[in-house]
Amino acid sequence: MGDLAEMLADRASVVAPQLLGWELRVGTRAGTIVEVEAYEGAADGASHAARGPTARNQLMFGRAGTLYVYLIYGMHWCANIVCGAEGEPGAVLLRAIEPTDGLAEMWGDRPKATRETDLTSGPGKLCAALAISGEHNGVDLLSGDGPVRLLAPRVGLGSDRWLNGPRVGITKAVDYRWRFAVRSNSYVSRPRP
DNA sequence: TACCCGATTTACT
DNA sequence: GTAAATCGGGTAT
Repeated sequence: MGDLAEMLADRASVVAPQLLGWELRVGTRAGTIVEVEAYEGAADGASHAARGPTARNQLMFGRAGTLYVYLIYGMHWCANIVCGAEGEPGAVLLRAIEPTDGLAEMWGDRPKATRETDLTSGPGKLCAALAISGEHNGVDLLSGDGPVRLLAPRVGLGSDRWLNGPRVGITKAVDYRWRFAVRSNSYVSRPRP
């Protein structure tokens, strides 16, 4: 899918809103991406890559289209899509999807969820619902036949269909409004931007 | 080798 | 609204 590779070649803050509306699929489970956040390089203090490459964040410096999965707070997995030019760190954190397929399996891995809108409305929830974990770190999304796949929307999301606001849970570079979410979508995590 | 703390979720007051 | 759960990476001894 050359289209995807071309889209991911840009910097994270430009790629992020373009990922809204794409389908994220893991086996029989899938959903539409409705919320993301962009993380870039040295100028972005909130980014894992802000202080240069390390064993953990090295994927952010690598080839666009790679999945970067890390553990947060010792218990939740978060999934990012690496983007930007090789050597230029950048990634888009997947914060929420609207589930479309494999709902029963998602409920099985999200036993504490009480409503369908709680199933995937957060970066950790989304990974649990799709059964994404550290074993998926480094997966290639461009090949099209890996365990995690991205499928283009039939028609792209117009700029009037999404909102942006400050990123969640960070203490540095709080002035960047690099959280992007589909407007009026109830599967977006709270607080709504 | 130690210590600190985070791109979160959930339970409980 | 607030705090606990839980652990590996990053920075400092």
